[in-house]
Amino acid sequence: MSGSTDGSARGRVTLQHIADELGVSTATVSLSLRSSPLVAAATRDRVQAVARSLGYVYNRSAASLRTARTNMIAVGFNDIVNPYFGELLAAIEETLAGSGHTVLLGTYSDDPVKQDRVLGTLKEYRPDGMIVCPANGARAASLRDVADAGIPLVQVSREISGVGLDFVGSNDALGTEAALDHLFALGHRRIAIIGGTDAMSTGANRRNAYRTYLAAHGMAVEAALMVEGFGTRDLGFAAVHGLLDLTSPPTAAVCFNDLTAFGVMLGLRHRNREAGRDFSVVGCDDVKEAALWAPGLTTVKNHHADMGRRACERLLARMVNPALTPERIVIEPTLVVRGSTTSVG
Amino acid sequence: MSGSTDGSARGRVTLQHIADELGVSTATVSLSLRSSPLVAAATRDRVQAVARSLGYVYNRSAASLRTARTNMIAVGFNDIVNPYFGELLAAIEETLAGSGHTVLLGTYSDDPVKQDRVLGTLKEYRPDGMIVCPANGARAASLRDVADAGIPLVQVSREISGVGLDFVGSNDALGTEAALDHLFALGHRRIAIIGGTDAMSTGANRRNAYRTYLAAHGMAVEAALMVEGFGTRDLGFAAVHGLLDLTSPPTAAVCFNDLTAFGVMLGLRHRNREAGRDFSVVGCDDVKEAALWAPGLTTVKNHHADMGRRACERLLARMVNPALTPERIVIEPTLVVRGSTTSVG
DNA sequence: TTGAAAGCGCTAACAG
DNA sequence: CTGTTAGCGCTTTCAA
Repeated sequence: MSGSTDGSARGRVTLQHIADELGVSTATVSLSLRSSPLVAAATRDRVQAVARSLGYVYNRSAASLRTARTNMIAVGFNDIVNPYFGELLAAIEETLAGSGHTVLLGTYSDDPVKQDRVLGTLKEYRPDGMIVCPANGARAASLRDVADAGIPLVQVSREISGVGLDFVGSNDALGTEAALDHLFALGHRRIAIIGGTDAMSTGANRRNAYRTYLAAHGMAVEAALMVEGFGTRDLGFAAVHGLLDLTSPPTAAVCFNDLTAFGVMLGLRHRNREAGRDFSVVGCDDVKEAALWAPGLTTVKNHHADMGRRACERLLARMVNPALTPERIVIEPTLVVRGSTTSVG
Repeated sequence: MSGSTDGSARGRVTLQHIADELGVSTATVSLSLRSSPLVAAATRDRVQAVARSLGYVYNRSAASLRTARTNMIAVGFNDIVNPYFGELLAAIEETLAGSGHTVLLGTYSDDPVKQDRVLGTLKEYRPDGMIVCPANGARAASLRDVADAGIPLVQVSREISGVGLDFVGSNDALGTEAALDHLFALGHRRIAIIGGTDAMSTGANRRNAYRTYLAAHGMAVEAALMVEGFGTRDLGFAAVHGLLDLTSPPTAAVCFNDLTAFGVMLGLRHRNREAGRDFSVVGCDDVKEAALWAPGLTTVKNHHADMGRRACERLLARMVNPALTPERIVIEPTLVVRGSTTSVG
């Protein structure tokens, strides 16, 4: 090809060019390209044909300026390497694709300052809505800023208390209770809780549920058995060592998430102990890998794909009707028992 | 607060409002907000203060229309649940955040038709650049369409042969050879290859390297030992059964990726065999979980975080200078030996 | 150092 | 059924 059309087509074909080519107005072109019934079928076809031949590419920025809609949904997460969030993001992206929305992604590694910066940037793209999992220690004002700028927002997985915004997540306390019930029934009376902090809803909810449960079942709540921190493999790995070194070590642990539980299982092996034989460990999330480890990980299933879907649905509903009263949509978790838990030796 | 400013601030504050408030022009406001040296410091400060108090939010769509830059980079992947791509995406997102770019995400599940649709949509957002891992069976025209629309594009991980666009990926053949060398040295003479298709570069490269290696080392290339398919756990799991049922079953397998290898290890266990004892398995990618399985997975490390970073760097370079000659940036993989391989029994 | 004016590419009244 | 016109919010000459 001598590239004659290509040359002019380098991302620079506009409605005007098509209009000129056909001797019609840009309005007609605009309507034709969207297959509006207002325009004659013959005209529509001619316009579409010329658009194609000219290599026309619709310019959403321009349209957005006019319509005040971008068809983008911003997603703010701490971390997408954690498969829990990876899978959650995948569910969201897929659901939104179904309604013609594209995901704009930002991450902030559980750093509230970075979160504010990232959300601020995302906001400037004027997404039609935003799905956010708040950072550890994030303040209500950070999310309110977004909502006050007129962007529908739903919190997913974690929430900021009193922020007055939609939330779709899991019943953390119930999950922790189910895990503790399971261990209690297996005879465990010294149970650690590893991971989570009181500065994120999921951490606070689970740690409080733990405290309450222990008290209600006549077990003392010992600081040494409550290992605070982010839900990483490293935390789990390191925590095991400390716990096993206690004068009176625990026989089981509930973990903030599956990643932490995997770290615990590795730490155990490192000390010549095996989960499900010498020690019981319960995870949380039920990521794909949980079923596949040896032994399989007993874990609290958060139904996170469902959570992602429901967050999208809620957001779309709020986009249609911004006056909706904020709602807390809480999904019941399920305990999945596998090989990593056993009766106390 | 009685919300008087909030009411008008609902995402509707523009430069004009700030200008009116101060009796200056929008030009001055625009310059002030970007801290241009052209404007007096005192003016600048007053403008910025008013902008803040009015709850002004910069409108990137409007700016983009004017500047023809969006500061968005589109990323097109098949699947982000596979931790390999999740980690790759994380590396890309992080790198781009450093240069002030935000990621626009699209996925297409290895479906070339869906890929075309998704890339078409992404294109309309006029991202400043695009990073794409082509779908299985994707044609050159799909990516050329994007590039011809004037959007700088780099292929990552997989490439379409002859498309004449940048590519950042791994030396697939070398990785496969390293895996086979390792198995050969352990005495294996019947080696399967599981996963990958000839319709994606990574699959074709590895399968060809396998064919060549076997021929060069006096082993017959048997169709039954070459299990074609996408790199899923399910494929690995299913393939093992078929392979073990052969009259003369293999003693080892190289897998398309770690996920497939995990599936193989599970399938083995299902047949009362253990990887690293009764059968040897080599993965590819070295995702985080690979080191943590029991036994640890011997795998070909693709350095995918590095790959993501380099893809971004190449893209940024091309954005600065679109005339750059397309380049193939090939990263040397490393074999990581762990417990899933052993000498032939 | 600041303002006026034009225009990026599109859509939405409104008129015809 | 199609054209005219105005304008979304910003940046960028060019003048003053």
